[in-house]
Amino acid sequence: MVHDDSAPATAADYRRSTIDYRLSTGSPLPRAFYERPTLTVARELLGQALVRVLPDGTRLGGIVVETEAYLPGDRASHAFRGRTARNAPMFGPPGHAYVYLIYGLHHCLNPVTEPAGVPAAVLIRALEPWPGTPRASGPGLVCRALDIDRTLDGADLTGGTLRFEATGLAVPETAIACGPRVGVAYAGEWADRPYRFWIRGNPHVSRGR
DNA sequence: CGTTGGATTGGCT
DNA sequence: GCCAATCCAACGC
Repeated sequence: MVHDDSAPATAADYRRSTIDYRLSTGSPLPRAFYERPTLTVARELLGQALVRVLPDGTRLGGIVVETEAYLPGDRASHAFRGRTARNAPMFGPPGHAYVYLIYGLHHCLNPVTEPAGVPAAVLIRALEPWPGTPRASGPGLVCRALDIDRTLDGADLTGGTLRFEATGLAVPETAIACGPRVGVAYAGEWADRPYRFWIRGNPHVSRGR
């Protein structure tokens, strides 16, 4: 079931870039946040902050406005054919990063979810960037904007230079839209499942395809 | 060991 | 709307 982006938004606040960039508690989301069903994590990451601290202390980041869930047994998931060197982080403990290179030139960031041993993750598809952070609408752009590459593959997201932080932003159910994931047409019946989530009407959500 | 194509983007038609 | 860029895992021989 696909919710229509044009439906009346009860939360008009989300129709513009009105999210206060100061929203961020500075405290990383705990591992328990990630150790839950992936669809729940994908929805609840909306409205949280993704923070990247560069070696020189620069603090880049933004509010998560678009995600995709990749579930255990999911034919669209990199882990579908079993564990490999590339997808190993997906099989590891939750709250770590799975960062991979796509099309030879773009990186994609995925917080690992579910208990260790259960391969699943959430693709971060778009952020509403803080002032000073470049636009990040699209999974490759998120990584470019925050200088994320495979040196961060496997990184612990509950501390360190790459982390998600609580904002206290309560994104109401009515402000969340969902639909099929982008670029997974090869995944048979899994392709149509509404595992992509975004903040309804937010201008930083990627166009998708 | 060679081939194929992807959880993408941006520039050109 | 179409396509090149460019790496590497997966799969077939």
